[in-house]
Amino acid sequence: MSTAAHPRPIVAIVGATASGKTGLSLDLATELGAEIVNTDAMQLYRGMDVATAKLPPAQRRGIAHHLLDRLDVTETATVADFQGWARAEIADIRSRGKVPVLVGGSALYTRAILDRFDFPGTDESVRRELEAELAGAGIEALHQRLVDLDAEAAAKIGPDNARRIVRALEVIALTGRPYSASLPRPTYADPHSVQIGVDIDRPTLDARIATRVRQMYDDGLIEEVERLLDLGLEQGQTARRAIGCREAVAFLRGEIGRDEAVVRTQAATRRFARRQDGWFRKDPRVVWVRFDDEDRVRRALEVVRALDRSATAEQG
RNA sequence: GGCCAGGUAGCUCAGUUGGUACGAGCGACCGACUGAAAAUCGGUAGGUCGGCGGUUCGACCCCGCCCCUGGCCA
Repeated sequence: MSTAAHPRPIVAIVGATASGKTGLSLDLATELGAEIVNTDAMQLYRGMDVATAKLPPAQRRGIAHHLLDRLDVTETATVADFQGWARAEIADIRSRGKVPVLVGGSALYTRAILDRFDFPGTDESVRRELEAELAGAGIEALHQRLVDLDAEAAAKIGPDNARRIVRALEVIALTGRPYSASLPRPTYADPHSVQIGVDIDRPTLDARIATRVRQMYDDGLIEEVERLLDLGLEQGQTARRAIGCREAVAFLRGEIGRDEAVVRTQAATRRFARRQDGWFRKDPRVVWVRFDDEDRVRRALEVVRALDRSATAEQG
């Protein structure tokens, strides 16, 4: 089955935004001779650099970075597409005998890659119909339908979550089977995987977020968003929802002042960081390393090597 | 110095013609989460209603004085 004596591990660096994932990933990749795979939904977008704190090429230390700048701002990002791209990318990196290091803050994307995770299909016309119904008949009608078809999913999703009600009905229409509204227990698709979480306390994280956001505005976030608007940002479905873009657009429309835009972006980023943290915290497989631990790179390396050893032991 | 408006949850504000604050949005905290996930949705905790006195059976709402904020006039 496995041809290599030492199957290359898959390493994922997870954690909240601004926790220091990027720095750790570069150090770790240097030590491992690894290549980096982005797992951040918004960094997929070309031209969205300041807004996503994308690492400039000059700072990549010559390490290959994959899955950045893959979409135009008008295109819709989807987890299922991403799963396919990322898995192909990872297979390719490993086939060259190198270690893929996944870095990014999109928890669902990370899980879709690492875990056994199959998405039921999607269908444009079915979805369009549902969206139209939502706009016409209203959410109560759709929810009622879900109650009739799949009471369990309806109860779990709740009567006000239009997004997920639509998706549940779409899946039922497509598969003819009930929609599982619950996440499966996490299981690595490839057992030679590890997740290293960057652990940081909230006051420090909040301070870093405040600084980073201010810096983003100073670094030309507004101008970047102006450019993206010319490229059709508003016509897209996902890119426009990026934190920073929303606020910059509101500013450009004259709805809020610059200071207000900064404050709102900071608040939204903080909330986002909380949600990210929640995802990773509840995954017992994550090995945490303190953001300010002087030995964090060595500790992370140790985690990876322990996995290599156990893999070798399994074979011997 | 005078006049006007205002001081109610961390923030922005509703509100009771005197009878225990129905508060709301945002934030905070907790949680859900399978093709928009930096999305979407749920729950919880916060208030001696600017201060002191008075009227009243009873005041956050009435009266007086004081403090603070904003505006106008001198």
